[in-house]
Amino acid sequence: MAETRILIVDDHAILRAGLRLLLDAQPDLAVVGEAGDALHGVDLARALQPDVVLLDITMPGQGGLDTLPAMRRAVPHARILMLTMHDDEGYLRRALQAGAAGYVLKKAADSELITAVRAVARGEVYVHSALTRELLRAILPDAAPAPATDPWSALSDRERAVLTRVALGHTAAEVADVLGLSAKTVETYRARGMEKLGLRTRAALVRFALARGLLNDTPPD
Amino acid sequence: MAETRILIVDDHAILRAGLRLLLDAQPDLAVVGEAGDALHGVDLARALQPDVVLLDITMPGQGGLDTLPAMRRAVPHARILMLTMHDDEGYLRRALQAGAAGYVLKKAADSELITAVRAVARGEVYVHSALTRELLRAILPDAAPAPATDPWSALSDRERAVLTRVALGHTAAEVADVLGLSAKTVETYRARGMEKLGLRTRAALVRFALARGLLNDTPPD
DNA sequence: GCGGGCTGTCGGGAAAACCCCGACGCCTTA
DNA sequence: TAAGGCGTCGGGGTTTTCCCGACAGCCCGC
Repeated sequence: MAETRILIVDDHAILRAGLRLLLDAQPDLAVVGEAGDALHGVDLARALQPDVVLLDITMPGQGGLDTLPAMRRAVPHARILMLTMHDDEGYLRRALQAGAAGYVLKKAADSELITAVRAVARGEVYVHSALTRELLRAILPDAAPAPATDPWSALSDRERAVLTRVALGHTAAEVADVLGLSAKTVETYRARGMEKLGLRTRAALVRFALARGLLNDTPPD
Repeated sequence: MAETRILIVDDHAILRAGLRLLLDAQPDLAVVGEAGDALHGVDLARALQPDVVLLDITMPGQGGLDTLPAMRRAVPHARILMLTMHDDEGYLRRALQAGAAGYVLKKAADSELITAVRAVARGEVYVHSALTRELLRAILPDAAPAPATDPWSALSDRERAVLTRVALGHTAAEVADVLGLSAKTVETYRARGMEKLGLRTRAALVRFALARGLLNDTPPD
């Protein structure tokens, strides 16, 4: 079997160089390209049609998560391995849902990275060992009782809209204003939502929102 | 002249491996040790007495900036080169004030890193080119006014401690509790800090904090 | 088809938090 | 020594939250 052809997309040039040296030292692996940002990454992927794409989750401009769909369209047959600093189950879940083939922490050992590349190249799904438990919980739900889902998605639209804004520090009156509601109504959504999430203080709400990256996007209506 | 002996302190194993490969490929450079956190880094430095220490600024637990003094005591003759993702002049200034010999961004090219290592080994001070202007302003300040500083670093310690916690959604009473103060005092810090930052609402404070990534680390005391 | 749960919407009233103002002692710096 | 920054607190009025209750749709199952 031919070498596994790899494309690296990461904004840190030093890390890219390190990865290239590391991977090229393996007889079965070959780095065929590097990109420093998401846009060039997708272009290069389209041109090179690599077998595996190493994609950094956090990059200036468009992050890796947002790039995933475009990357899959550019190289439909490629396996995409997310490279990240975040050992966060929220990121993991979103990455896998978006079609990533694996998830490796930057703090992992180099041997683990090589293992991961080979695994996804074989068509397997690779997830950093410390996160495997989360993976199982996220993968099984179709068969097992599905209600153990993310409590966040169990909220109503209004509740989500209000909670993200409150987590961002907006006051009930402000939220009421942008949503065109009474402050009292907003209060009800906040209370119900926090109740459903089992959160008692605003600080807990903020932590919850941070952990899910809810504060990076524009809040939903 | 003998090889320059290098110690790498960074929590990302992959990056360490990459740096080692990169640097060991140079005939005049030799990586003599690696550490994944600050404490082991200082111990190793004491034992190995390297010529140059590559020190990551952001690490779990004790960060590189806080480690600098201990590192200098451990290896007084060594030159310490800060390695970081942050192209932030505040970090740069603090690093140089604390006695770092150089400051390189992780997004820099590998050739630049090698240049930087050789420069500091020769006794020079190396700063990433994009930050040189800032460096000059920081070094010259006695002559020229350097008021364009990051407003965040212009705050007092108490103000920073309080503001990050408030941005995390904690109430004044809660913050007062963990800091061992009166809620009124906490209120004063919050007000003064927000005044200095030109922020009027908590939401603006949260956005400010998010933009600076202040909500990812443990708040300072 | 009817009770019941979920959602969307609001209000009252007490409690808590916040905001503005002022104050005092301790330092450092000019 | 005067000035200004910092750390510390309180008073008092205003705002916001918090806890309770309310009511009208809607859909769902029995």
